[in-house]
Amino acid sequence: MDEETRDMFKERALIMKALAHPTRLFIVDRLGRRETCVCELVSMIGADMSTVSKHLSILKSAGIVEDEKRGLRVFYRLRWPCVLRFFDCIEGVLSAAAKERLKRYAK
Amino acid sequence: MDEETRDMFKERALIMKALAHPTRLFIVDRLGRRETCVCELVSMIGADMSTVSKHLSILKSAGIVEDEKRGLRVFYRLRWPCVLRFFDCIEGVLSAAAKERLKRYAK
DNA sequence: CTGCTGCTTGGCTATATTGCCAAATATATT
DNA sequence: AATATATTTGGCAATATAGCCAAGCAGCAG
Repeated sequence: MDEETRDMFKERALIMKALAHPTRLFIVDRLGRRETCVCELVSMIGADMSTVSKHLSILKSAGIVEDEKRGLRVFYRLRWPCVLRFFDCIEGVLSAAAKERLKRYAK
Repeated sequence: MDEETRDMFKERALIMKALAHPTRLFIVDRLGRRETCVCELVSMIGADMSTVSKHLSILKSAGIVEDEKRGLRVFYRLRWPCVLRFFDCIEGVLSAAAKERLKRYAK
């Protein structure tokens, strides 16, 4: 594998890493419905606001979300709704895993 | 967010985490073309075989790939080709990021 | 049985990620 | 100007991840 190819996969991995956390997946799912301010996300997630803010900044620097300040609040929006389609595929993987667990217990 | 929802996103994140590494994305890309033995992946990746094997076991326990032993070799296959479609979306995000970098330099 | 090949596992260190608190910043209100 | 609110940033300790080496295991050849 040459260096260019390596770099390409490293960049792709940065995007995937940004999505590879339960809280950030939740945020993406939420922002897929409508833009939301940090305060509202915090109350839904139940973590420290600083924690949520850092998750948002990870998503933002990956280019997945964008923000807009209006008054005191900062609203976040999903820039790439295509990431929502990941969920469908993932549900397939998960339901297959669940089926296999059932099979194993049946034995 | 209730515990059930939290667990759902935690499970989804496990799948995403399995994909959030350059080497594992490379493997998925490769397996999307044809099943491949560990030895061949090792020679393409250029890391220690034990390292590649561990990456494969992460993908396997996430349910993304499956393996089959034939003789001395173990062949890995992609179980969920839908993950390949992630790449298209990711390329969109990346090319937008590249465009923004260009804009910034032009200023 | 012995040795070889392909692969996996255990163990270890180096590095990265997470989440909280405290402090800093920005905008609105009084 | 002082205060309150919404958010971000710095710093730190706890935890998780990565990759190498060495050791173990399974299948085949002699």
